[in-house]
Amino acid sequence: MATQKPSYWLMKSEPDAFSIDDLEKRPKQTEPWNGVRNYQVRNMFRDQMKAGDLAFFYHSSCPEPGIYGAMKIVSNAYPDPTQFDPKSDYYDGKSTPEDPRWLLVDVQFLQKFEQPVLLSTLRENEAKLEGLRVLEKGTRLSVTPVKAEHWKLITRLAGVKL
DNA sequence: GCCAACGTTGGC
DNA sequence: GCCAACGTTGGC
Repeated sequence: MATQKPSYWLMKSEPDAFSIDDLEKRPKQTEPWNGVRNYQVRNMFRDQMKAGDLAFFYHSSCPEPGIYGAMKIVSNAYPDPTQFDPKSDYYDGKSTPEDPRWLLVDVQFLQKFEQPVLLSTLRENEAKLEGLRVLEKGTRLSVTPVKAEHWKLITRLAGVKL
């Protein structure tokens, strides 16, 4: 069986709603990344993301947006249960268990960076980070792919090795 | 709070 | 299938 190389990702969350500190405190430090209601991200979950991949945890809509840590994808994509829960903010009455519209993956805390890599720092390095989706104008996707060389550079900026 | 950018919805 | 209107994202 061939060992598959991990892919790398960047996943955004508003820290007021769910932060890397929240993830660290979860049982088994694991959490279903629910609430994604965007077809492009749904398709990435379904077609590209695999258990064993690694992801940056990005805090958005906060005083200092940036990458605050790293996590591991610990499941393949499966239906997001919140879409079937009428009490959930993420309820989608047009989705059925027989034909679920929205997927999620489980993520596990790896580490919080002592030195977060802020958006401003990413911008300072944009020559080397050309093509990093989160730097591109108008990219609002909550999940974006990260190239291996960009992953490496960003972890170096954070002072860690992953 | 503003607003640019983008996604989704729905009338036609 | 077009496209205007509307909603959301997210930096500032």
